[in-house]
Amino acid sequence: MSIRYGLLALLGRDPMYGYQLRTAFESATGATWPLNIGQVYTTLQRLERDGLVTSTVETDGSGPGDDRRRYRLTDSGEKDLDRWFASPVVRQASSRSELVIKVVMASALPRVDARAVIDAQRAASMLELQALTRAKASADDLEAALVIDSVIFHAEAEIRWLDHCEALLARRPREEHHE
Amino acid sequence: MSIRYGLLALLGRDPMYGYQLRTAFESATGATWPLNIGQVYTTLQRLERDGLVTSTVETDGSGPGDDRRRYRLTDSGEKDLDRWFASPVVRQASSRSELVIKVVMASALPRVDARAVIDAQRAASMLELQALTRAKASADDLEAALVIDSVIFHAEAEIRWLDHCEALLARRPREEHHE
DNA sequence: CACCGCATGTAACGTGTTACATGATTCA
DNA sequence: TGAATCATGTAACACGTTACATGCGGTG
Repeated sequence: MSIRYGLLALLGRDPMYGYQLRTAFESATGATWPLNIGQVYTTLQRLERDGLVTSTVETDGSGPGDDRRRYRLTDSGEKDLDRWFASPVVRQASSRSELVIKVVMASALPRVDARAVIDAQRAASMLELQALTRAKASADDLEAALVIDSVIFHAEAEIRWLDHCEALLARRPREEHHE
Repeated sequence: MSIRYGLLALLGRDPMYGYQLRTAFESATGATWPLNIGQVYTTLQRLERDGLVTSTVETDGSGPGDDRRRYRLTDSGEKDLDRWFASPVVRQASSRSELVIKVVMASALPRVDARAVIDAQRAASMLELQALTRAKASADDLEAALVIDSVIFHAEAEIRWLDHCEALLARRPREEHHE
């Protein structure tokens, strides 16, 4: 869903072709989230199938990568885009956190040391946080910085949650491990 | 990946059949993340194909849902599970946040009011936070509470990020909207 | 009898990933 | 000449969702 509407939004600014869309997407998000070019094309095919964009082939014999297919929004696509902007993003059930599952399962399995799992994750997350801080320093525009900030905020939330887990699990009596 | 290893971990406690696994998974995560039963079976098929579990059919003529297929970990599956617990979860590029993309795209599109997008999302997220707080009060065990806490922490991070965005975007000069 | 719970699956589809394949041009 | 960039795609696969289908047994 994110790519679909991301591409739609970019096309709302300017008609573009697939290859340009990848560049534009990565530039808009400050290269924090690389975008696979194959997915751009398949997503564009679906968008065209659904009537949200149309494409025209432009074969002017100038430069490399000649046969370009330029995509533009349809009226229906514009409406859909506006609806997307107007509606809030819902946290999906599909966004089950692998970390949360890991910690919960670790705390329920006697043979696994939940404390070690939490400590290992915190170490990794703190390293990631340092890398993010460095990346943010070299972000060259506001949007790029905002994307990195979002990842930072969630990494911090993750670390706080790990601390929280460790505190609560340490306080738990030994017998509860099985049930 | 989360379901795959979630099921593997549950099988690490006890051999079980598919239907039981769903119940056990939802119970372990406090019903915060409902699990589709169809996915359980397809995931089990893949796990068996990959040699991480084996299954035996048990057709004792007792009760409803007779022909049960009980899954248990193989040695290979146990090793894989231990590896999973020992290695930290990495934040994937695939976890592009739809919200972040929406806000960034809104701030880059002149015809969209980024402020309105942010405000709408914050209102929705705060409502969700209230619902989560209520849900947490009725969580009946520690693991269930931890799962909800994780969602709460991330919802709070999201709201903080929205505030952060609004502050930075308000400060930005008008001309930057196009480039 | 009709519905619910137990138990197993399949099919179709959307989204995302990696990898492969094609062709032209530009630059070292 | 060979590698990088521009430009387009396809194929295979993993994971997730919804919906459909089957069959038994107990309960209202």
